[in-house]
Formats: sequence, structure tokens, C-alpha cells
Amino acid sequence: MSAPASRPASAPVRVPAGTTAGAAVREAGLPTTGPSAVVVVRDADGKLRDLAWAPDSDAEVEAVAADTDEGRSVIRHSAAHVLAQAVQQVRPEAKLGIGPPITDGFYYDFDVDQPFTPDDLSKLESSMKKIIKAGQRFSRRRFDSHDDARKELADEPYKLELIDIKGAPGEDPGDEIVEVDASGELTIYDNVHAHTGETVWSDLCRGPHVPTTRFIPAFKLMRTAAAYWRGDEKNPQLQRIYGTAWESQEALDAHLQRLAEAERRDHRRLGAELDLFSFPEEIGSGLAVFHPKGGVIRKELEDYSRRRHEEAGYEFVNTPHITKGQLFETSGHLSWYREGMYPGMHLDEELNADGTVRKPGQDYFLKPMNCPMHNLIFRSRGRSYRELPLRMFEFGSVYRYEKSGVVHGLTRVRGMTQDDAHIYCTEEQMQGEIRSLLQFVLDLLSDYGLDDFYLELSTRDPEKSIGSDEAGSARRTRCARRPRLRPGPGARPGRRRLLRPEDQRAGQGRDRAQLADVHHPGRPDAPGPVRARVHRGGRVAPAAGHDPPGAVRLHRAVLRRAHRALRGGLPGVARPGAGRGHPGHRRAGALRRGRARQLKAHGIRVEVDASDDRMQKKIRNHTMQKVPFMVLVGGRDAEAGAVSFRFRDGTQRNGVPVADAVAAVADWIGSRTNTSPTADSFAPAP
RNA sequence: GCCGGUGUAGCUCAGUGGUAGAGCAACCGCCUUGUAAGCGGUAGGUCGUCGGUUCGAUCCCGACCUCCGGCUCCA
Repeated sequence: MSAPASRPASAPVRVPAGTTAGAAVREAGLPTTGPSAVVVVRDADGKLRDLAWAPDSDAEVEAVAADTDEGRSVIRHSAAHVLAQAVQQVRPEAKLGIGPPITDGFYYDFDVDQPFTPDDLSKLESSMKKIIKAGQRFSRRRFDSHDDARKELADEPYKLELIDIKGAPGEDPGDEIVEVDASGELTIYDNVHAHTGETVWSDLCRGPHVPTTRFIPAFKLMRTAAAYWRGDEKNPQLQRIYGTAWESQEALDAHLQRLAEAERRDHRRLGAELDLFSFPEEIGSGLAVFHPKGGVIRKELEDYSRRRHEEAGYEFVNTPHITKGQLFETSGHLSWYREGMYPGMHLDEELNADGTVRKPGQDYFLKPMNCPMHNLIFRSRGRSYRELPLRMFEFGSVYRYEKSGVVHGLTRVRGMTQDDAHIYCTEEQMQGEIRSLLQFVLDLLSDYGLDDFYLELSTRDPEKSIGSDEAGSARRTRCARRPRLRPGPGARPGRRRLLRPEDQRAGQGRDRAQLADVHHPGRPDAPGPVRARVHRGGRVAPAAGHDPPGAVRLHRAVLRRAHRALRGGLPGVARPGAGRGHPGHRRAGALRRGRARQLKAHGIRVEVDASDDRMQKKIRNHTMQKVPFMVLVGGRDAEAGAVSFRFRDGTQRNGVPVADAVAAVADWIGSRTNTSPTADSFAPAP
């Protein structure tokens, strides 16, 4: 889903004082039309400038072509202006919000009386095409003062707000607001008629822009949506239009092609097509049932996970799905996570005849997290430091109340089963535990076919987190990639999110696996005191002071949800129906059943397709079901004591002796390869 | 939660103010098959749910529910 790679930077261009960058670019013989047309330049300070920019003194600039990330952003931003102009033509009452370029496109927010309809979109596209064809020039104009700007934009309340934000000392509007920036300048872009020189439309904007609207070679409006002004639901809701724009029609087509491909690989679509899981309306939004084939996948993933955890020294625990509220009072969940929890059930209350309460009841809650329960196990008796590290693992089902508008396939659900673990250790053991845990998680993810991901290290937010900085002072852990420091989001009160792998194939980064949180003793929800000693100089020595130091708890979940493994096909560890036998000829019937039995004897899941469909039909069916090994037994194979393989990519391997075939399939599965076998990659021993 | 869209057979979708159709799947036959759809037939729907308008509603109106997209481009 990534955009085509950027072209390398071109040689510097010299812009003589008083002349425009555009003239210098033309002078240098760089393209001014086509996909590689130069759309802006970058000055010596790294700032992007319009081609109409004329420096006061000679300047060295770098040309930025349309088919680069930056070039596309400029095109998209300019397309957003064209969209806004088109909207205000049709709806003069529309007030402008913001209109930035984004990954693969742009959007613009409008305050309008009536939301846009799909019909409006196609009309707006036509209007935009007219504007683009007219070749309006983007002309930069600088306001002399904020008051001038306010006067000119008196009818645009949201723009006025942006001016005020800019005016406020010490307030950085942030990169995402392209209308204004932190510099001293406040600028507006006029769209100037190509022939009359008349300004037809203007928008507050820091720029830069393409020279004329003709430099927007290909665009498409994608969808409408509502968006709160500045992302805050307390603010008015604006109507947003999303679009995409590219340096050429071909690039646009390729992008649409990628979107279609992504849709085909959507786990929700796979879930339905391959009969893996569904979300019955009768059960409720965000609550999945797994069908037999989906169940096989889960079972394989879970069996494998359990085995690996066992080898890595984890112990298995089990906890209930529901608990009295007190547990989550102690943990703090009910104070800061309440809106993410299902409301409590008030139980066991008894009333007197007169209606007064004789026995007060209790509130029970579905658990949104497993940690407090694991803590109770930890605390169930006095713990010795000799027991540490204590690693508890559970496939724990948790229930979270997600707002109705956000549930989404298996990625945002109201009930799910986590591969959840907590490691209780001393502060001294923590570093080593984090190190081994990280390696363990990376290995496991890799076995699931997730080997391309992003790690980040979230640091403590001093305002939100509680407790001292020491135990958790995040230790950077070396791994496949250097973790990126990122303050903030790890900062839910009292917890610290250390690392999370990010699956690149997740697309919009919507999907994140929480990998490790550190919980410091001293928190009310901390694991509790432990008779621990600290290690000094390799020797175990009594902890200083009278207070037991307590255990530190590491928290981690690897897969979190089964869908992660479903993305982009199925991992080799968990394909339903590893092979399908196919009787090529009726006489081969007994034979194929016998061969299926041989495969089953090796623990391979085999189904025999005994339907009387033509072979082409069977191949088509099973290919669409993504069966990795299709085993065909026809008359020729039967006579030769062999079988034939057909793979998902259409390649085949015919006449393989039965014993070799069985061994080769067993080998393949044992190797935990995550790609689909092909005639090339699957090589039975001769 | 909010905004918009959507809901017709198991699936993908047509369609109409006078209680519905196709393809695939299923089932039953015929064909006896060598690498991505053989042929014929049968059956299958409270047109998301509940209300309203109407002589009559799947269609028009309202509410609710489901699902899809989005709610500072961000990992």
C-alpha cells in the first residue's frame, strides 16, 4: 500500500536575485510538464517555495518534482484549494475549515447547511475539472498585519480562529494546519484568472502551491464524512470531503488499484469468503463467532503459542470474565477507564418488606483487562524473591465497551481474547526480562508471519503518569530496529507503554499491539509486596530499608487478536485444510482416501473433495479457498503410485511418489514457512 | 456518541405503490472427467425491525437495529 518511491533529489538550481525560481528551473532545462514537472523548489533553509518566489539575493534551490512525496503533497494541497473553490461556487454559504494534504490524498472541511451527498461529489468533481482546465494561477500575497487578515476574512469564522491561534504567543499551530505556521508571516493565496488577471477566489494559506491549477494532473473525490472542528467533539461538526490527487492519471489509476487490492485482502472479507468468522446481529455489535475453519486457525495459533510460552518459562493461569467492582476500583480502571467498560450489574441486593435495603448489593463488571486478576494470583500467598521472575500467561477474554461508531471487523471489537501475560520480577531482573521478552515476542510474531513491523518506545508523560521515574525509566532495548522515542501516548496514568510492534501491512496504523507496560510498585494496582532481595554485584543481598521493594510487573500481549494473523492470507502455522485430495478418476477413489489417511497420520489436515464436479471446477473452488496444497490423484498417478500437486499460484508438480509427497508436505508444515508453496519452493526429495 | 451512506435468497446484486428476479452456492439428475466455472432440473425470500401514510407498502414517511466510511495523517 505504499506510494511509489520518491525520485532522488536533482542537482541544485541557481536562482539569481530578483528573478523567479520558475524561470531558473526552466533555464536549467528541468521538465515543466508531465509527471516529473517541477512544482516547487526547496530553498537553502529547507523551506518549500512557490515557483513564483523571487529571492532578494542569489539563492541555490533544489527543484521538487511532481512525482515525489513532497511534490504530491503540494499537488494535493492545491487540489484541496480547488475543491474549496468549487464548493463555495455551489454553496456560497459554506464556511471553510482546514484543507491539508494527507497520505495519498487531501481533505477539506466545510461548515455547510446540508451535508454533501454522493451526487454532490460528482458535481463538485466536474466543477473542479473546469477550474483546473481554466489554468488559474496560485498567487501568494502577504498580509501586512493580522488585523488586515481579520478584515479580509471576516466572513470565515474558522479562519479567524486560526489567525488568533497564530497570533497567540507561544502557541504553535502544529504542522497539520497548513493555513498558518509558526513563522512571522501570514499569507493568503489568490486564485487568479488566467486571462483577465482577476482574483476569482482566495484562501488563507501558508503554501506553497503549484504554479497554476493545470499542475493538478489527476484527482478524484473519494468520500464525504463528518469531522469535528479541530477534532474535538465539543466543537461544531463540519462536513469533510476526502480526495486523492496524483502527478498523472497512471499514478491515480495505480493508487485506485492498490485500494482495490487492499479491499480484497481485508480480513473481514476473508473472514466471510473463507467461512472463518461472522458477527451475528443477534449477539451484538463487535462480538464475533468463529466458524469451524476459523476455529482451526485459532486453535493452531493458540496451541503453538502455548507451547512456545511453556518453553519460555511461562506458567498458565485462568481467570473469570466477570468480577466485583472493587477489583477495578483498586486498579484504578473504574476511575480512568470506566467509559471503556460495560456498565456494572447490580446483584445480590435484598430489600425489606417496606422497600428499604436490608442487604446492599454489589456491582459486577465484565473485565476489560486481565491484569488485576493476575495480581490476585500473585498475591494469593506470600511470595519469595526466589520465585521471581514469575511469568503468568492466559488466553484471557476481555470485554470493552467501544462506542457504537467505532467497532470495526476484528480490529475494534467489544469482546476479544488476548494472549496476555504478566511478568513479576525485581527491578534488577527487569532489564533482562525485557530483553528476553522482546526477543520472545519478535520470534513469535515472526513465526506468525509478522516480521515487518515498527517498534516504538513511549516515554513517561510527567503530567499523566504516577509514581517515580526510576523503575520504569525506560531502557532502550536493541532489537530488529531501533525504537523510536515518542513521548505521550504511553502515558495513561500509572502505566508506561514501552514498545509496540506495528504491522506495516495494517495500512493506516490503526492496529497496534501493546507489548510491554511497566507497573511500578507503590501504585495501588501494583502487584504487591514481595519478600524480595536486590542483587548487588552479582550477589543476592538484603534490600535496603524495611519496606519490601515489591515486584515490578511487565505486561505484554503478542498477537492480541486473531485477525493479525489473517492479514494478507493465512500464516503457514494455521491454514485450514492444509491439503485437499481430489479424485481425478473414479477408479482412484479408494486410493485417494488411502493417501488422505497417510497424510492425516502425519497430523496434516486433509479433506477429500468427493463431489462430482469437473476437475477444473474443483481446482477453481479450492484455489479460491486458498488451500495451499492440492493433491490430485488421477488415473496416471494411480498407476504410477504417485500423486500430483497443484499450488495456489497455478504451478504444479506431477507424478510425485506417495511416500515422498507425504514426507515433503510434513516437512513443509514443520518448517513453519509462511509463504504459500509453489512448484519451485516445494521440492519433494527425489 | 456524532455525521453521511447502506440493508432484497447462504453469497454478489437487479427491480417495482398492486405481496419479487438473475448469477453463484445448495439439492436432484445426466455426463466419467488431467490442472481456475460441463449440462439440465428443483427448492429457496415476513424485501433489517417496529410504527405511520395509503383501498393496498419491499418501494413513501418516522423511529430503532446492523454494516460501511469518517470524526486534527497519526504508527
